[in-house]
Amino acid sequence: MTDAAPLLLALDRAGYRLTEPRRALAMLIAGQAGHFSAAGLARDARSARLGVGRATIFRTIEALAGVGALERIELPDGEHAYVACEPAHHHHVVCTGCGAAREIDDAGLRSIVRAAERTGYRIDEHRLQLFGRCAACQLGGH
Amino acid sequence: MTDAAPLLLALDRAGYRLTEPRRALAMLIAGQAGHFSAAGLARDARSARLGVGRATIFRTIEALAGVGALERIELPDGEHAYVACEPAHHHHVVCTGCGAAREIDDAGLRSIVRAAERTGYRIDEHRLQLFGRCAACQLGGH
DNA sequence: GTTTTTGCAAACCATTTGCAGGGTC
DNA sequence: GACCCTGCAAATGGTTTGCAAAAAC
Repeated sequence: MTDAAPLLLALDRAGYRLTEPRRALAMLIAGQAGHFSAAGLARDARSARLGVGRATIFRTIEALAGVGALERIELPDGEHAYVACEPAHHHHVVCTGCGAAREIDDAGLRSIVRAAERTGYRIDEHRLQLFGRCAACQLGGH
Repeated sequence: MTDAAPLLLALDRAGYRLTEPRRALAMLIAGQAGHFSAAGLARDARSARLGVGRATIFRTIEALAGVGALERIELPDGEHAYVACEPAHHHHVVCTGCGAAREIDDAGLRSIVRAAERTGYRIDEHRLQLFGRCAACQLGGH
C-alpha cells in the first residue's frame, strides 16, 4: 500500500539503473500489505505474468536491502521476510496476524546498550524486533 | 565450555528420551566456545566419529530449542546460529570476533514495549540481539 | 511390548551462480 | 558504445522427510 517511487529513488541514488524489471518489482513490493518473502514475491510475479526471473527478484531485493529501502527480518517461526522502510536506523513492530509493520524509535535502547557495554563488550550493532497483533487484528480475530 | 547436564535435564523434563546420540550431542554442544551452527555441529560430529546422522542433529537441536535450552539467533550476515542458555526469558550479546555469547537482562525493554503498544499493537513477543566484540577480542584484534 | 528415536538416502526448497543476449545510460 | 542487467537453467547447501531397524521406557 506504499508507493513505489521511494524504492526506485533509492536505487537510482545508489547508482543502480532503473530497468523495467526493477520498476515492476518496486510496484509489486509497494502493493504488499505487510511483510513479504522473496519466494512469495516470486509467486506474485509469476501469477502477474511479469516475466521476471527468480534470480532477478533475489538480486533486486538484495539491492533494495543494500540501500536500506528494505529491511530483512526473521519472523518468530524462523521464516525470512522483508518490509519496506525509510533508510534510517530504526526498528519494527510486526503484526503476527496480517504482517503489517510499523517503525518505532529506539530511544530506550541507548540505556540497554550502555548496560551491555558494562560487561566489557563494545557494541557495534543491535537488532530489535517486536511481534504482536495490530489494532485491526485484535478486533477482527485473524 | 558449559556443562552438558542442563541440556539433558531439560530434554528429560519435557519427556524426551535420553538416548546415546542426544547425550553425545549435548556434550558436543557444551564444548562449543561461542555460538555454533547446525552445519558446524554436524561437521564436528563427523570428525569426532560420533556416528550420529545429520537428521538426528537437526532434530536434537530443534528439540533443545523447543524446550528453551538453546536459542536460535541470526547473525548480522544472515547466518543462523545457536547459543546454549538458561530456559528463562532473556537476550544475548554476541561477540562478532569469537562468537562468545552472554545473557543480558531486559530491564530497559519494558519501556520500549510500552511505547510500541501506544501504536495500538498488543506486543506478544520481542527479540533483541546485540552484536559487538568482547573484551578479549578487542585486545587480541581477532 | 509399546512407543520413541535413529540413520540412511532421497527429497525439498530457498537462494546463488555462470553465461550469453539485451537494455540502459 | 561500454557496461550493467536480465533470464535461463543448473548448481548449491542447508534442512526435512519416509521408512525399516534399534533403543528406551
